[in-house]
Amino acid sequence: MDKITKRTEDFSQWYLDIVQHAKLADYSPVKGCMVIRPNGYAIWEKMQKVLDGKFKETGHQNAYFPMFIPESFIHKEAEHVEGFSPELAIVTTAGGKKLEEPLVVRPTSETIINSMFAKWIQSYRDLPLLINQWANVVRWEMRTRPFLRTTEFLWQEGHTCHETNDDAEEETLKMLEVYREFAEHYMAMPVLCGRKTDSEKFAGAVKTYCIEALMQDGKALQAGTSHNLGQNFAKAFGTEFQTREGGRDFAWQTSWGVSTRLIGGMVMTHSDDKGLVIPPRLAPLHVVIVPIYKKPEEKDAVISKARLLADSIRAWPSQKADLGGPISVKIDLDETKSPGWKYAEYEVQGIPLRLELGPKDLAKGQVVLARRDTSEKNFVAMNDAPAEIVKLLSQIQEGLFEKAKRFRDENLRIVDSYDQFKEVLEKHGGFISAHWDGTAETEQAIKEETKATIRCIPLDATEEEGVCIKTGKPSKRRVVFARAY
RNA sequence: CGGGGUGUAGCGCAGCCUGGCUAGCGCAUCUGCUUUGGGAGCAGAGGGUCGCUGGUUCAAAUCCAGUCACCCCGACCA
Repeated sequence: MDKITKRTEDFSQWYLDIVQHAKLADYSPVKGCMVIRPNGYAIWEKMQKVLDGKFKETGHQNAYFPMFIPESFIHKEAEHVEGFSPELAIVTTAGGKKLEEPLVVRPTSETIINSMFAKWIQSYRDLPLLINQWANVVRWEMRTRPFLRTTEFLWQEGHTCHETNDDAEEETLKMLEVYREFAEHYMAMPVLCGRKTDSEKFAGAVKTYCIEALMQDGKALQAGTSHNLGQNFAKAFGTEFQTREGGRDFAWQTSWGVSTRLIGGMVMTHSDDKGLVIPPRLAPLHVVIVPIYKKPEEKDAVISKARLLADSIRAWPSQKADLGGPISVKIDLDETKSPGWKYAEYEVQGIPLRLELGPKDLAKGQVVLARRDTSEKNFVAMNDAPAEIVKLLSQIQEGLFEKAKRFRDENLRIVDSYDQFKEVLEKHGGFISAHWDGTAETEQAIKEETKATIRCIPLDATEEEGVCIKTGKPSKRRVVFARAY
């Protein structure tokens, strides 16, 4: 197997190497699209399971809407059509005939979902309507990168309708919090929660909130968004209801989504020069047992012991580690590969723990537990192995978050002049907290000159008098800038 | 669309500048034996329209022209 490019040499190539070597994804025959391989998809399934549970807990139901949207639907909301038109894939012929109306392959589903919501909602009694959809979407981007930006990607999109603006705003923030908790607790990826500026918000939204993560190369990654749509789509599609007072009003709506981009975020947050590192709570496989033996009698003893160990590990209560189920264990019985080969392979694939079991260990009544994150080897008594594994998985999860958090905090710099801003951007990258005069013109000018964009106006930003780093005009709070993916 | 790069075995590449004899190497695959605690060793085997088209030449993977594809960097991307 070829070497993985060093992180510090070429971060972009390193990322692509990890994706390839850990067998997460492959390039597809269609340019810009991506084949998600079993290793990558298993991680997505874990993410889906956790998120879907959270959505259900918060009262949402899953549904499914068509991937083809009549072109006219896209045109009903002015900002929406303007935002998405350049990246639409459109089907004009089907069944050997030219279609009467072209079909857009959904870039997002607000329009087609509203066409149905308008039928489903008659009264305030039908509200709130809380729907989620797991789907694929297509956006014809010029430049793609596995997981981070692909022509077709998998995501979930929540779409809700409410009686009042306050209800919609509450939902928008509630789902942002679901995303924050998912990112930090499960992905061990610290995020900033904030609001997008008008020029960065979703096409058709009134307000867009987001979680922003920081990658190891100092670039930001928008990891999830939650939009308060106001009544924009409801008005465009006639999603109207009779109010408690007997009047009529348009539904107040939200939409929110996270995608397979999260997998890219996970890779760029935790992985190292040896390969992928998966946080235990997202790992499809937690422990791999590598049996070691020479003679046949050793083999029998080692393997039968390994099986017993695997059973006891699976049966061990693991609630404390919050893995979303039992500990997942695999014994690698492949006899065509040497133990050393297996060590390296599972490190590339990011399996959190490796359990080595050989004749020496049997003699001593111990096992060797090797951590993927720190490479540390722990020699523990065989009977203590299951409990020790739960403990180590928790420590790994915690350790990954702490490490990422430290990196993020060290790379969130407060800056008060434009010169300093540019210097920090060149030297370190990272998040930069600075004053901005609140105008789209200034934002645009900074972007053109430095490639840095306003990632968000943090939700916890405190009122603070200051002056815009670019124009010197007054500013009431700091915003966070960064170069971004 | 601009800049850079690459097309040679399943994968990764050398060879090209300076044309030449049977197109080579590593990994992987297959066979056999020895191995197995950090990507095993030895011996053998199979696998090729040298991206495509045309040109120059006694002779082209190599030189020339054209063409196609892919990759990377930018532009784009709420």
